[in-house]
Amino acid sequence: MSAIPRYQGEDRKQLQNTLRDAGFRSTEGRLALLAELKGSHKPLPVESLAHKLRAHLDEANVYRALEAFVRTGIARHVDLQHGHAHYEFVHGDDHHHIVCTSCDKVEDFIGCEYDKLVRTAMKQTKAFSKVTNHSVELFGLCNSCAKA
Amino acid sequence: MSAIPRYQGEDRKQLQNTLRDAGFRSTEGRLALLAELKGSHKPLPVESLAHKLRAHLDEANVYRALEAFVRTGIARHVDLQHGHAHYEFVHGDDHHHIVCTSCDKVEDFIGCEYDKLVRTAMKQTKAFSKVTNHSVELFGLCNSCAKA
DNA sequence: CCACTATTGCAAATAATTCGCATTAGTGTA
DNA sequence: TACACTAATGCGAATTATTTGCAATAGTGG
Repeated sequence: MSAIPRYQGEDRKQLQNTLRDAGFRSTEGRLALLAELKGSHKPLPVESLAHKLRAHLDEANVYRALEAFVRTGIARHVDLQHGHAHYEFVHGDDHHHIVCTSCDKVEDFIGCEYDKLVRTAMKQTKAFSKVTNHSVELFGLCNSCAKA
Repeated sequence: MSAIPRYQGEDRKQLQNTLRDAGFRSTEGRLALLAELKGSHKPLPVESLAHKLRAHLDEANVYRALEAFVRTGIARHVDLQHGHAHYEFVHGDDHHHIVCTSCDKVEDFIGCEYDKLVRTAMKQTKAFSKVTNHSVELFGLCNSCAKA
């Protein structure tokens, strides 16, 4: 009867605080989910999260937790045009993605000039006055796929 | 036994050419689909397209046709974060969308500074050298939802 | 330690999208 | 205009993605 291992990273306390500050309880499941998200350098699909976390959280609850995380700004939904949602931890850096449409390579970049973008858009609409969120993605072929 | 009406807009010939130029046959179904897309000022969900076109094209074939349209650049896939895909006709203007996260209002805006965006991203990656596509969307509350 | 309720597991429902295959209907050519 | 070739279609079923219900479990504050 081996116990389910707890998440043991050195930042366990930090992750717990992140959860509590957002108004959640610090459960093993959400802690593990948050650790996965935070430890990844690219947005992750629900399926892969659910698979890695199967000892901690079942798929339906991965969806529920992710929805909650997005609602409070801990995580962000990303559309990589793969036919299913991807999620990533929100660091403070407002980065965006460049995605290979052939393999699944993803890299980050910064510099979407958000403020300017919002100002530009605001000049053109009468129906909106506040932007809370944005998405910017570039799609192309990575160098290795471009050769093939 | 009333026949299924053909699409009769004055640009029927033009739409036919669009299809043929892209290498497709000019069928009633795809003609009607293209007319719907072209006539809409906002991206449309598959469900609504399939419903409007039910006399011409069933849902599975709406998906097939849209996929083909996207592949050749006639149409574009748009993610409005509504949980299902939206599609729009590709006019030449490289516009983007500002979306109300409460109701489903969508407006267009132009000016994402695409070239600059690509240059910025290219400076930061070694793995990519060509961008074929991009998406830029802003999310917020429209004025009427902001009040409520 | 207790009470309260957020979170979870599990199973089932619903929504979104894709696939298989026999049939139909554009298109180019004779 | 007729014919052959194959893209496009209808329809049903399969798959994949996501949501929901509910009883049981486990954090949290007192």
